[in-house]
Amino acid sequence: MTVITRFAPSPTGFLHIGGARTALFNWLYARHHGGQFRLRIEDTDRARSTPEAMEAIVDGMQWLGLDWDGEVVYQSQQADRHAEVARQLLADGNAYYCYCTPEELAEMREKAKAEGRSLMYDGRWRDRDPSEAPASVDPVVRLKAPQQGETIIEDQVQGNVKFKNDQLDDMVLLRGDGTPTYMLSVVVDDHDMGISHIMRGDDHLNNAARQAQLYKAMGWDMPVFGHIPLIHGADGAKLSKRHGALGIEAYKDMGYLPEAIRNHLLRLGWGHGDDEFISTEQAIEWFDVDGLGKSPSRFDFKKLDNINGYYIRQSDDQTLINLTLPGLSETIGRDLGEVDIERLTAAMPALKERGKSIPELVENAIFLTDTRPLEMDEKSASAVAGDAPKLLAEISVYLKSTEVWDHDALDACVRQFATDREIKFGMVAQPLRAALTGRAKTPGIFDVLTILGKEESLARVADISTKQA
RNA sequence: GGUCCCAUCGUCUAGUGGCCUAGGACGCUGCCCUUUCACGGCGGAAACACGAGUUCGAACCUCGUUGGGAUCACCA
Repeated sequence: MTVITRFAPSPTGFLHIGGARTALFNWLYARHHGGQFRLRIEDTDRARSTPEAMEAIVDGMQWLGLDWDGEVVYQSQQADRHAEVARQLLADGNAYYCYCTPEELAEMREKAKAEGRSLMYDGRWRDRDPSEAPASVDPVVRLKAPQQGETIIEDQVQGNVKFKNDQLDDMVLLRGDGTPTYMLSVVVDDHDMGISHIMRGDDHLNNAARQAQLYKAMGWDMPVFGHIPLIHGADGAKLSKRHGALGIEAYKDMGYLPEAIRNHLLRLGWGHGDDEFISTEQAIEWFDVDGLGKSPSRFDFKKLDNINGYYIRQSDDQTLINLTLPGLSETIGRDLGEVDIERLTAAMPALKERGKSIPELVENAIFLTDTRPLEMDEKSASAVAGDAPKLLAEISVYLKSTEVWDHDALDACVRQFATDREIKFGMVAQPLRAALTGRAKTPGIFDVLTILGKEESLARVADISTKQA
């Protein structure tokens, strides 16, 4: 069987982290099995769908590197087909018109609640003669679902899940205005698109049973379901828009790399032995349902940071430079000049060893673009106090006479100075670092000297050494 | 409340009846490396929710309890 999966978000908001994981799993599953991965926008809810949200979803998918096969399907454009299916169901006696008013329905639920039953429609129009229909009500079309027996979902993740049919009411297929509901639309679209495997959040598990009844009524083959546990917020509750669920672009803005997000999401609800850092290629090779867990997981930013740091170290310098440039420019409030970019380029190999996110890279790169005289942070200020200026004046003599300005030569030079002066290496390195960068967190001192170049380095040192102690 | 799902360190997880005095990762923490910060290396604290049962033997199977979650729309 050819595997065809899909990701079917509703465009009522951004692409949030749970949706992104669902998309990733479906994408991985399709790629692993050499099948297709489709994207369908579920914009059945005309009122709540927005073009901005659709754009955000598409952008998010692209940023994550999840490419889909074929054209994007817009569910709303299939409305006629959905209605046609409803009419067929009606003609076959598998659906019926229901003339209940909203008030009646509300009353029904009140009563059910009071009696401790499920909040279900009681099927009062199921076998009622249409001649009794009130003229003032636009009827909805409901599925005539079986009332006896049970519906079993053979779920790839959850196993066999049984629902008693008397617990499932007759769901609305067509609204009073003739538009299809989600329940109808998903089933028809999944069928028409030939979707073979449906992987989605387990908040849809209950829906699956009712959808199964619809497949059955139409005589269609059922896709294979796989309901994956949800990602919860730090407090263990479902992630929702007002509950810590951020759009995927928020993660981008926070400086996370798509490969890091992918890796972290992959490990939420799926595992492959003790493997932690899993490349996308490996993920495609390994991903299958047997690695999926059944219990919900929580999103842990600390772990994401760690993973992101790993991928930053793995990234090539130019990519990182491109990502750092805009933030750096914004932070220092000016466009970057040629010299700035040269320095950033030279510094990136050292910078990326100690950054967990792009903003951190930016932060750590600021010293490169600072103009003299440098502002000192607290630690640096104390490092250049006291005898430091004198010491720096002496070391600058050594530095000045250095012919070759590279890491090894500078290393030898500064160590020679320390030896000559009979002081510990750290005693000279600390003031030097402070004078050169103004801060405590920096790349190695020889890297800093190399990156800044001889002229700038000596100038920065002179700013301190010539200051009256 | 009805229905459905879930339950191993704080978090993500490995574990599918003996290999478990429960492994890995993040985080926390001690030491080492070291010019700062990271990285890296070596250690440490930290979990099978509870109670029965099945079995020679249970984290793994069964039942119950407790706890958490999802869902019950003319939303998707």
